[in-house]
Amino acid sequence: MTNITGDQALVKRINTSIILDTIRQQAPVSRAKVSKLTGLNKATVSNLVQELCNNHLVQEIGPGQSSGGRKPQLLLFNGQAGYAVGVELRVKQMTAVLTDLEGRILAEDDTALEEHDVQTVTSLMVGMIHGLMRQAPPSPYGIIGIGIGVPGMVDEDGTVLFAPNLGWEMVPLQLQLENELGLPVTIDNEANAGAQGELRFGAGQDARHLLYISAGSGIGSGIIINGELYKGARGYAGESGHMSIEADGRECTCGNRGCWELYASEKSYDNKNGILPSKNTSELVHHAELGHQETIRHFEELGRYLGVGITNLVNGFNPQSVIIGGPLSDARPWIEETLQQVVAQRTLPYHRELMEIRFSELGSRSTMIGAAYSAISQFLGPVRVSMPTN
Amino acid sequence: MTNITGDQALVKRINTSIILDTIRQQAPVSRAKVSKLTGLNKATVSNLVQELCNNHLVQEIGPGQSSGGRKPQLLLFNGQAGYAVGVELRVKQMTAVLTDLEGRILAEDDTALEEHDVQTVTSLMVGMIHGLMRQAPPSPYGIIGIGIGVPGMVDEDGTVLFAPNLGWEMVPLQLQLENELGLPVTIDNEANAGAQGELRFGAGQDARHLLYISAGSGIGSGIIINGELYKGARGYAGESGHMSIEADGRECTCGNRGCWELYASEKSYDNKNGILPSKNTSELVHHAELGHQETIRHFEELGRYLGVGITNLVNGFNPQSVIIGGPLSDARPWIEETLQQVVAQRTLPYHRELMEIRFSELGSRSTMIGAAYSAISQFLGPVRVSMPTN
DNA sequence: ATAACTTAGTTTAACCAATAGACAAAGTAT
DNA sequence: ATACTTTGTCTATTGGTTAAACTAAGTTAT
Repeated sequence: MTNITGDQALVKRINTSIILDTIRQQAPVSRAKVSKLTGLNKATVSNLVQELCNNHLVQEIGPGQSSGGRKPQLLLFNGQAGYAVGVELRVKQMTAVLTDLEGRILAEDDTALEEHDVQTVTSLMVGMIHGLMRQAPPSPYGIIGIGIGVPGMVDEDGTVLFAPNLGWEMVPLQLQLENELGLPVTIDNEANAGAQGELRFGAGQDARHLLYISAGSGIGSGIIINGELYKGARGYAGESGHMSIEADGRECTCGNRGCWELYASEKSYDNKNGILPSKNTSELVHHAELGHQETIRHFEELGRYLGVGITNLVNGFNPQSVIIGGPLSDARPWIEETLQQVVAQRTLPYHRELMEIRFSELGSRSTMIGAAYSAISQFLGPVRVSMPTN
Repeated sequence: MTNITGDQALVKRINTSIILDTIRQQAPVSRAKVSKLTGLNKATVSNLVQELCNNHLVQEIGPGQSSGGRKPQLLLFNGQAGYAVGVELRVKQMTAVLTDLEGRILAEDDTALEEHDVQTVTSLMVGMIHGLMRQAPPSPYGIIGIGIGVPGMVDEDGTVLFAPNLGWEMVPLQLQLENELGLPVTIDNEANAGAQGELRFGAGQDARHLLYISAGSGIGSGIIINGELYKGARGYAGESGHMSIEADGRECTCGNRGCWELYASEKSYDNKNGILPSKNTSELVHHAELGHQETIRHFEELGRYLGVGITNLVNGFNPQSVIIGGPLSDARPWIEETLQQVVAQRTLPYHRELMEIRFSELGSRSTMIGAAYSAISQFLGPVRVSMPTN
């Protein structure tokens, strides 16, 4: 219960954060306009912008158009003040990006994964990270941190509690990587990182409450509430794939029955032995492109089940938008129609208003970019003040 | 995007709020201990406590035990500085309480409802409120506000958008009552108010992330995240009763199929024509007490379905505790065992750890008390500062 | 071209909340 | 009686925001 107390340093952090956010979102923008947008005094803005410039986080790029008086000096957020590395650990592959502070990708790398023992994976990972770090241009802050997205549950300390597809249990990944790299490391669940990626740099940039559905070998969800990732009491929120949509349906390995991901993820391929020509989504997409009827029918059914689960989440959460990502989003042409139909039919009318279902804009990169953003976010240190109205 | 900016007034509000919360929770407590608990300087605590005393929100109740030095002057939150009225509007009944600022009930009133037209209901409500207001003892602030819990969806402006069981649509209840009463009025969904009641004064007082399930004629849920009610993008979050647990199950009036509340609320009685001796929960409870086998079997099945839905919510939300309230909680002796069994079997193991399922402590009063708390909360004006770590 | 007006950004002095540290008050332990 | 503890207040200082005056640099009307 150690609350943050108020003092002048906190005030300064809050206002600096507000100003930096405003410049990031409205750039290019003048001090005067920042003052009007934020309600902060012109002098306050001038002083804090001065400091941000000294810290290389903001740059003046010269005068803009006059609107009947002195020309404004335009400000930009300096996305090149430092760089971050974002990694996505998948079952058969590991991918990573080098990004600037605005999430722009400068370099990319990937490698196949055959073994999953912790030692092999982490040393491979450290190698990739070092490789990307070397490609970062010179900058005031250099590499500011590393973010990792993993297919499993992660607790607050960055320990991977359980990642069934990797066979991992209780792996203190953050601690280990921080020791080896000497840099701040953040570990996130794959869907949570993806949600962050789409929220900040993809399809969800205007949403306060957002649901990201990552459909692949299972289904995970990332829940954004009030512009921030909701992690739950112990960090395990978002295991929506194990929501039962058939109370007495098939048994799932998790102990539940009729889990959503048995019907609406790649796990659904397992029941179609002999009917489907493959158990691999990209191969199936290829078959669908060639007009293979059974495959197309299966994707449509999968879209219907996706819609059933999304309806449940929308009715409970009332998000502003739902973003669908993960490998299965490649099958969009065949799943989208039934999905949208089911949601339109089944969702409560008031929830449907102003709610949008979109597909990922960052595609297969959303998790990496979101992981990088976790590191960036920690570096920039956001502060928010809320005055609940209830 | 009008953010709250930082200045000294904000600092003072934050610290005052922290101190008042500390006194409320730890009372009786000395200034010195508040200083230690909060990390605030002794002088700061002294000054702000002085102001709180002047505002009648805190009282000094004399010296406590010495622990080897000067005796501490003990402080109490003055729950009698003002009073609030909380109302629960049900389909066949309206109930209301007069509470002090600590949620203690001073007076209670209820009346049967036969008609549901807005005029009749509001004038009846205003009458009840006035009756309770007259019973409030003299106090520095008098009646500080009114809270109402209604069985339907409410938007941010306190307009009841849709309350099917009352036949209401787009009723600007808050506006209307504020005009008639000349006092601040807050309107909340019944389950949301219940969640607040249990969180502040009932079974959920130590939880940051909490799920309140109100099971009665339907199922509603109240979602508490970070100690605050989550209302969703437009205020409609928590319609969990319309989560499908049978993808191709019975049609629901909402447009969905297999909705949870068809199986786990009083709506389940409708499919048991001729088997159940009644369609009224309190009568059925009576039959069960007398050993009526069909009724007992039905409650057990209902408990099982409650467990199925709760499992879904727990897997997605990872709350610290789940609290079950509403009329159906009267059937606890027959539903609890199957419910707990199902949840224990089906929930993901990590979610289950440290998670508790409890029944309402405030019983049929949780909504009223929670509604009153909404008014109290607005009066005391909480402020929270968060520094997300992601 | 010149005066009047606008807009951008800085400087100045005032204000005010938190803080450290000294201090007063009131107890206990030896 | 003396030394020590703990509680709470007082005082001077620090450091942030702010309003208002001011400087800088443009546009518009006559």
